[in-house]
Amino acid sequence: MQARKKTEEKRSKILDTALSLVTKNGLHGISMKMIANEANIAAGTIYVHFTNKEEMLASVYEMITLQINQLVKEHYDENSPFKKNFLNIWNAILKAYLADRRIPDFITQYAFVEGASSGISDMLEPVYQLLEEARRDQVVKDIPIAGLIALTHGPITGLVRMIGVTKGLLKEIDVDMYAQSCWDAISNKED
Amino acid sequence: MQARKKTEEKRSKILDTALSLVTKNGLHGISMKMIANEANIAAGTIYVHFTNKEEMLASVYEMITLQINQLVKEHYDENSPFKKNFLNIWNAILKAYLADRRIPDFITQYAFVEGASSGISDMLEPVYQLLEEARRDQVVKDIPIAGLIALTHGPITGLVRMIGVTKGLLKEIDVDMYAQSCWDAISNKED
Amino acid sequence: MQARKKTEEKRSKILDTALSLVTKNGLHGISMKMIANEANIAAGTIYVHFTNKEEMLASVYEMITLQINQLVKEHYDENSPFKKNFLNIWNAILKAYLADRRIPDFITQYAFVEGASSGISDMLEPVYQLLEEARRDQVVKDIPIAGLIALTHGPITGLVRMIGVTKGLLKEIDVDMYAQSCWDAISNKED
Amino acid sequence: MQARKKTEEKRSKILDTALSLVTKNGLHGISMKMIANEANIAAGTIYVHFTNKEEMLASVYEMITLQINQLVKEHYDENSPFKKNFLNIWNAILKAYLADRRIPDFITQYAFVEGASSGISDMLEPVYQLLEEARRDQVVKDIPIAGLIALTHGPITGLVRMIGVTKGLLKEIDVDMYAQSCWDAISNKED
DNA sequence: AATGAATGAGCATTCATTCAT
DNA sequence: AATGAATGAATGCTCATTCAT
Repeated sequence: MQARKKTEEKRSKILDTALSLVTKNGLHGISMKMIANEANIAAGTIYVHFTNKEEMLASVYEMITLQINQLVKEHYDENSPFKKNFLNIWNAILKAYLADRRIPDFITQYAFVEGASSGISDMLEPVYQLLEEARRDQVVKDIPIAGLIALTHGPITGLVRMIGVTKGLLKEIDVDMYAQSCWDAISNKED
Repeated sequence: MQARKKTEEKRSKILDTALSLVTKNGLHGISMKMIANEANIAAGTIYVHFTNKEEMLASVYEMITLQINQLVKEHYDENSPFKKNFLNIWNAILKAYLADRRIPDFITQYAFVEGASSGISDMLEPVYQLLEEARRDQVVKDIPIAGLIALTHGPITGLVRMIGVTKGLLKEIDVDMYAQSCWDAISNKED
Repeated sequence: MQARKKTEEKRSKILDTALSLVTKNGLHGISMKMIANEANIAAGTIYVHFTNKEEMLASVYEMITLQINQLVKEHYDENSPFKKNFLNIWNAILKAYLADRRIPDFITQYAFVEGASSGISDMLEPVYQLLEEARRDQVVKDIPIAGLIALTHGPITGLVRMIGVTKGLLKEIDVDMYAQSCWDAISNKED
Repeated sequence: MQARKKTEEKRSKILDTALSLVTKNGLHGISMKMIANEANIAAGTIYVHFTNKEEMLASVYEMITLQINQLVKEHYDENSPFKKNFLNIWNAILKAYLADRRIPDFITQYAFVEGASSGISDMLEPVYQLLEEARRDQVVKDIPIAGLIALTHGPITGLVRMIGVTKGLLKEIDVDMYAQSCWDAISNKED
């Protein structure tokens, strides 16, 4: 049990180090050696926990996905109207991205890895059903779900990236405004 | 003259081959050798036309930037209201992206290259002034220009990416709807 | 412990192989691949022991320097007069050079490496003080130490080189004579 | 005739440029392209005047050799005693080396080129006979000519090199002293 | 489980040389 | 004679992965 815990901790340490380095140096700017050094372990040790680099990066992605899935669940209230849920969830995601920019950075880059899924689909899987329902109720436009996701998630990563370039772009108060704008993009006028 | 033209052609051929391969294998999944093979030239020849890989990729980006800049210019009519210009331009960009997916793919990836600008700023530079004006006239929301760009360009790349995953997402008719949705995201309600 | 020793042995093997190849092909006529092949290791292995070619060559030089420093120390007797020490040391160096021609060959070539010191200064550092003293005592001519070194070490490398061209130039007995001649070059007549 | 002269000039320009660059960057630190750039000609043009790099460098060496040969001839007076001739010639060579350090630098490096002769032998060929005679007359020690050359030319290149390291080592007046010291190294005591 | 030396394929880049103009 | 684009072999170096300890 103790051993089991230690192993889990090392695995997490590797994933976290990898995430940090991908953000700093780009998905392909990192080597197993770099990760090992940064995590204060031997290069060979990574292969005790992961079969290869590809699987390790997929695990990083999986870790992030679970995190966002959790976030969505936490901000969903089945008794609230869709719009309120949407704004709450979008707000939470944007805040999470801003708090840990490694997340959106990794997602955007990982989307280009051969064989990886869209990068966003998995992560926002829990939202699909909600959107489906909202579309059926004509609360949002009659656009394929993937399109609705693109219209609302696209701006989020875009915004985070912009911040790196245009300092002071986002003041605390703005987060709501951007969530609202995303809503405006997909909501039916008669909302 | 003939030689001059031949030289220019070879340079273009290299850039075009690089663009295709970046899209297929990712920005870091390509080697100079691969480009040379694909372009049917010797590896060393690339260095006759570019000082190194970095400069060559920057040239690809520059080529694309000029293309989009041109597109924007062509679809702007100073006598039309801002909304109409916005919809025309967005429509044109989205269509261009769909016609040559290598463009948005390259842009998104190149944005992560060390030292490169946001990737979108350069390309949409001509739009900045238009947006500035529209904001002053309260036609669009009081959000920093970079934010307006994020809200409207973010979905475009998002959409194109989604297509790779969700086939048949975009029918001809939809383009207008997405441009309209982007507009909804930034326009003032009283529009 | 066993592993440690093996590592040290491999490092030495690389340095020795490099020294031999530099002598045979010139400082710039060798490649890392050549060294690896000759040492029966993989090319990449060299980089396990040295950060790059430059550092590896500097290590070869350092190895030689230590060897000569040691030689000087062994042939110096503080109770003997300067002339006797000089002849003994010069004799020893010349013999060492003749026994392993790779040493003077490497030194001469390494002196031209960017950023390397004169190549001789480091090696004969222990002799500087002795010469300084001898000059003060007017045992040798009033010439800057570096000049005295040039007058006495210059011929040594010259001699060794000549041997490659003019076979049979040096019989056992001659060594003393050349040491004596070097002494004649710097000693005060009234010696 | 005019064309012939122009050709000869270009050939000289190439050799001179090569000599300068070898001194600055080392024998192997230069490329044909560098030489061409520095000489303001096209890379291919060098091959109009020389069959390849090797032959071109041999031509640089030949040029220097002729220069030194000439110098020796000019400072030899058949009516003067050997010692006087020796001092004059050595003085002249040392001064020439100091005036144009490219000469000793090139010679020392070229001596290590595969297949090149000792580097010094050719150059001092005219002195061999003089030394032979002097040895027969017991004016100098009974040492093989090559040894005598080593004892007297070795210090010269050594001195020139030292100057790069120890500034101010050589004042005008010193040249005579070093020539004298070289003489002391080879002359018979009863001189 | 952990180590880190060893591997060798692969990479970006250089360079002497060729040759069509 | 002169040019300079093109070549492709060779170089120094990196890196994911293996394996004996």
